[in-house]
Amino acid sequence: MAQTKNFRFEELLDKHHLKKTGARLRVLSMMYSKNTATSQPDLESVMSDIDRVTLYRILNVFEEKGIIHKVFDLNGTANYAVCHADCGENHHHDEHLHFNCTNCKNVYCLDDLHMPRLNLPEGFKADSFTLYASGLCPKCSKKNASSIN
Amino acid sequence: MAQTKNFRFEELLDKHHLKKTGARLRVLSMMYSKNTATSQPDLESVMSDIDRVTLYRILNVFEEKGIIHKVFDLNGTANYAVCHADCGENHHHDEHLHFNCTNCKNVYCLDDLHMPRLNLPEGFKADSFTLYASGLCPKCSKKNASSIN
DNA sequence: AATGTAAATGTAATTATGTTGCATTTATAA
DNA sequence: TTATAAATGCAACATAATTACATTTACATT
Repeated sequence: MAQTKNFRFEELLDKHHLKKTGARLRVLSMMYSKNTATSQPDLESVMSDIDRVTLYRILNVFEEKGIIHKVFDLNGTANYAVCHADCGENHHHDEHLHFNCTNCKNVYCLDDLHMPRLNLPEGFKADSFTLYASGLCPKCSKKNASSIN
Repeated sequence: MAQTKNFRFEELLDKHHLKKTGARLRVLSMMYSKNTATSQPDLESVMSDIDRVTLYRILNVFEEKGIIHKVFDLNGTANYAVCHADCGENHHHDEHLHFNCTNCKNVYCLDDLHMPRLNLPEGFKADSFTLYASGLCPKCSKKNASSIN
């Protein structure tokens, strides 16, 4: 039930020495309730009573603490998603596939799909990889199959 | 020599039925002279005599025609690079590695490094992939090795 | 329970980024 | 040479993000 879930988020904030404010809890519960990333514009319109600047600051600390990670979609728009992997303070393990649906514009973080090792040209020293793909997500590819608009 | 190179760019514009204007030729010669992508802010400051709007429009037609492609760096900033592969009108083959150096901020398009095939979860239908990596480029990793700042 | 304080939020202003409409100029085909 | 479609410049607008500072609030400590 709702209390249990909220308690979980309060614990999370505690763990990172962040104060448990209404705005932060709402952002957390929104992001954890979806299996897709949340775009900055979306977040703003849903949480329109919270000041834009406050939202930016919440997103920034959450990112610093390793609670969420930022990913840019095909249009360069910032999207935020919860980190499922072992992301720590200023240390993101964001090495999964970001799938951008060209129809519904949703960004999916496919965590189970890990990066294959590949050898870079001489001299390049990579410390992180991210893979992007675009196309149709399950919902939209099903929709298109039945009725080609 | 310069004339020969310029002729090459004029040919390119001709091929795509674009008028040979000074601004376009300058953008082309700048982008072709580098092995890294050019950020939108960089382009603006170098070509400060050309109107911002004109630059946006030049970049857009070049992208539509498949002459250049757009890539967002780690900060979500737009970067543009010439297409070496077989990009056609509204049809980009951008499936190579984009390496973002965390030190000099340069974005390298490593064309020779192609995407490994990978199987997506049920339902996802991808039509394009892009791989991002961040770390140190050859120049910066050499620099860091000699003098750790 | 009251309260002091650092942390968090709100407000206003500023900068960067990108777009649109329209007037003017220019490359080029005829 | 000239007509004209394309390209550019200019002004205004829209959105995204940051900074400085005033106000409020969570919460540790008494």
